[in-house]
Amino acid sequence: MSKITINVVAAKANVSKKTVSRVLNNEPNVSDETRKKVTDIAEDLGYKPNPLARGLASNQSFILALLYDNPNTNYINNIQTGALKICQDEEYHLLIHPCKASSKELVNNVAELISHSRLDGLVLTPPLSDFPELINFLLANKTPFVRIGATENLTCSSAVVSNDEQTSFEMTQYLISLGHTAIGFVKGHPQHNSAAERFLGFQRALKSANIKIHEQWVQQGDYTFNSGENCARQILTMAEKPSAIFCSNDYMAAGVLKVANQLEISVPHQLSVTGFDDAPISRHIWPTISTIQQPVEDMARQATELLIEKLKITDSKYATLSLESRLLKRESTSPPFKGKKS
Amino acid sequence: MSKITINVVAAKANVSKKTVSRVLNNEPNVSDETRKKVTDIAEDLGYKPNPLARGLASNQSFILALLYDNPNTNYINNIQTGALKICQDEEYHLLIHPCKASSKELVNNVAELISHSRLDGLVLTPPLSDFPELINFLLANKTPFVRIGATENLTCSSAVVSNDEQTSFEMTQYLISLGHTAIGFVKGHPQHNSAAERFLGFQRALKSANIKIHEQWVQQGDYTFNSGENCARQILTMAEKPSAIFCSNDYMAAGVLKVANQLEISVPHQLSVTGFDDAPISRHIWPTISTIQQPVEDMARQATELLIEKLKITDSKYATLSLESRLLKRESTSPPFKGKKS
DNA sequence: GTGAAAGCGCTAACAG
DNA sequence: CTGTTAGCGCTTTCAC
Repeated sequence: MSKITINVVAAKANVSKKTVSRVLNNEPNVSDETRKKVTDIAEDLGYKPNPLARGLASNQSFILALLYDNPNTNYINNIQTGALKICQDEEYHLLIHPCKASSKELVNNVAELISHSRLDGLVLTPPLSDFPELINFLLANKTPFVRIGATENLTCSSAVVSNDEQTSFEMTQYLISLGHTAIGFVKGHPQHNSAAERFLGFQRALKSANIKIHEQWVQQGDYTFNSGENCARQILTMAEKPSAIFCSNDYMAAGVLKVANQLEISVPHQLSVTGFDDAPISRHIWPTISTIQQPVEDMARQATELLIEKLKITDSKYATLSLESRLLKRESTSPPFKGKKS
Repeated sequence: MSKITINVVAAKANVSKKTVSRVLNNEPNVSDETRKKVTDIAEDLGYKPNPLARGLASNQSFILALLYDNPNTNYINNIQTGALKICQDEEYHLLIHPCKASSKELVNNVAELISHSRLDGLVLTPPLSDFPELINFLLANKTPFVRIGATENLTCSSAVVSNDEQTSFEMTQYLISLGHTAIGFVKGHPQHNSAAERFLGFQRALKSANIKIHEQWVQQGDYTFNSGENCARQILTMAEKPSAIFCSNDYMAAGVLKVANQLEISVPHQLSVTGFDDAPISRHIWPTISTIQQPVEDMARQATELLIEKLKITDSKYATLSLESRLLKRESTSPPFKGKKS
């Protein structure tokens, strides 16, 4: 039976339970000899400290929560996987907590979660990473947290970011290098700061190549497939069309592809399309979509690591880690087509 | 500060803490008057029972885990959402635990999880729901669990199932009703019992319509997009081709669509294609895929409910709930084309 | 270096 | 219907 408590380990080892506790928690002031003896006996007995008792006594729960409001299940899955890996290593529990950024109740809802679950810390994902009300509440409440993909206020917590502006700049440069000058843009969800960043990078690349933005070719999407379709219908039914469309994510790019197909505009011959995120659909659809791959799982891993570190060492400094993305050139991009459809 | 413990509630209410405890847990033997007084005061103070203390004292953790080994992130997301809803209502925590069904370590890994996290119960999803080693271990270990989409041994635990055999039968009937008699089939992952069920329903429908199965048109996939492509390449390069292909899920159907496009076989004019699961890609790809929609979130909700019920009432009976699926007719299916391509 | 005592916040098992 | 006494398994505090 799993009635192996610290007491039985202590008894078998002929030491006090405090000593066992010290060994378990890697505290100093235990002789190497004692430490080894206790370790061995604990191992032998298959002793597992009871997290509840531990938590009750030390006023911790060893529970973290992952907050998200994101319909991109693939992204969330990667985030979860990354966070989970560290949690398992560090013997933390991870609670997942989908929530609604648009809800007025968001802060209350999170407050409720924190107090009910006695959370030790939070991992925030976009767009929650940049929600002032939430951030301010957590700061005021002194709840430790770490942010993934944050763009603002980078000194108030640890964060792991991906520099979408720069990546977007490079993607745009790639299109320009192919020879495109008439480039449309489908914006992402206005609540996501990544959407703004991606647009900024796009603008900067055009400017530095001395290409003027054609405002009508810039449409507001919201990261969904449907919004991609709608924007594409706007752009591709104009008399003057761009030769390329930069979409702020792959779902929207897929929507653009669908509309292009309906309008019998051949991709990439008559129209180049790019996405962002390397979602599965970018590989499954045809033509496959040129896109940006971000180390999402890694970002979550490192973020969670930063959080736990902060939990262990209260006075550690906040860190901001920036991870590199990769440009994946696939079938949806080519030099612009001159002349008639072949 | 959240130093509001049961003691302060008891003091304010002028009762013993045991009475407060009784009220909190809805135990009998408290006068309505006392109950109301305690409830009000607790509310006033914003008192939240400490789950750790509660767990330690009552030898429960109020933690459930959701086990899965499934690359379909949309499915997993729905399952999570459903399970989470009940957990929040019932004040349970939900741990997510991706694992590898193929690993020899699976049982050890789960055993480790159970003992480390002091789990109260488990929610199993396919293909884990039908893993004898795992089931036997949990049974032997007396760990409560519930299964989603189980097909075997339905009396050893509660389960929520979806009768894929029947649904698959109906989908096949639909194809037959359109006039198809030359129907191919792409099987799902051999480790998933759903794959076998879906094939059985297909076979039964053909048999009852007196249509012989053309063995070469039956290919073994594994629920991935790539496997769909491979199977399609087999089937669609034969001299004699079917006029319809039933794919055991939407990803494989999407793969088939891609290959059909490459081979310039027009869907649905020259080939009807059906999927299963109503994955997002079935709506995003063109033509949109006729498929089966299962109430996945609901299944998870009800399963979790059954588990928690069992936890509360130890001697409650095991239940098996069967939920209905829906056939969604979309663009990828039509009567078979007679004559030349238009 | 080690241990004894106290207590985290709650529920169990009884007694009244 | 209500209260008392223990004690869950661990960490904390402080003494040795």
